[in-house]
Amino acid sequence: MLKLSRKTEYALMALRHLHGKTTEQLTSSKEIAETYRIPGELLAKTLQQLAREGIVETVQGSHGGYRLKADLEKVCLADFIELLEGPVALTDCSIDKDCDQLGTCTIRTPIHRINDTMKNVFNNVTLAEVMQ
Amino acid sequence: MLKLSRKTEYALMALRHLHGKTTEQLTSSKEIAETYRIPGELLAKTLQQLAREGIVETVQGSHGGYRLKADLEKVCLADFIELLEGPVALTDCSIDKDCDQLGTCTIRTPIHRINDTMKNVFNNVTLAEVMQ
DNA sequence: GTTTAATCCGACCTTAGAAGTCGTATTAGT
DNA sequence: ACTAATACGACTTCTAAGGTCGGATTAAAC
Repeated sequence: MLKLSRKTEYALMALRHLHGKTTEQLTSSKEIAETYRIPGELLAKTLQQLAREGIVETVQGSHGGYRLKADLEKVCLADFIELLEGPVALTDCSIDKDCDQLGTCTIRTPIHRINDTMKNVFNNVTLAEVMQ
Repeated sequence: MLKLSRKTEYALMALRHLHGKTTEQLTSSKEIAETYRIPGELLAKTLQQLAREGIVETVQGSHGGYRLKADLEKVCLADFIELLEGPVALTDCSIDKDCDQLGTCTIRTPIHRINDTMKNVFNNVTLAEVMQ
């Protein structure tokens, strides 16, 4: 439980791969997929998503590929996960959604407290640190 | 993402409910389910599981029900979640460590570090604190 | 200008696990 | 005996994750 999705794992591995190259150098989605035995299509879509969000940069056409764009020191893991998976929260009511227990729930306050603590863990880790 | 299962949420609400009663007093699964609009059968099974694990105590037969058994100061949230949902870990390789990327994975070490930090959050919260 | 190798992207399929339901047995107080 | 509770396995339903496919676009190389 409380697992990261594979998409996030793959994304981190891809970033780590790009991180090992020069800022100019391009890497194809295929190269990464084969290196780590990741399903190619899935990784491709994930990289496209990261491109849309400005984490990586994309060059189309033959000999195209991806390279890092964002400064990994400045992106925290919490934002990265949220960008790929949506809000990080222990419960739906930590976001905004109402639940059937709205009126009667007795554990909301303590759960929110723990939720904040947990989010802080992810807020205080930068992607750069995950690359180490 | 990183959500608790409903089962865990229901279990916490149930504990909170029992926590408000005297140590002798019994409460039926039905009473709890109706109070918080939780699916009865599901809660019942969850309480049975908690009984097997020694968190609550059970009395069968007419006018039976559940009451607290464990000292909530002495059970941490991590153990509680694991007892209901299985191991708490950001990735599978934090547990049994067999994944397709075994040989090639480059993010295992940093992920394990973060995993430990996260688990500490849950290790350092007792159920008693969640009841407040 | 055709071929080739890459990104792009939506639509679809598959599967696993969560969530919930049902039926039946057992237990014990009245 | 009747009733109201737990006990528990088997089953169904639903959802989201994970993965696949097909076709479009882009640009370098030949």
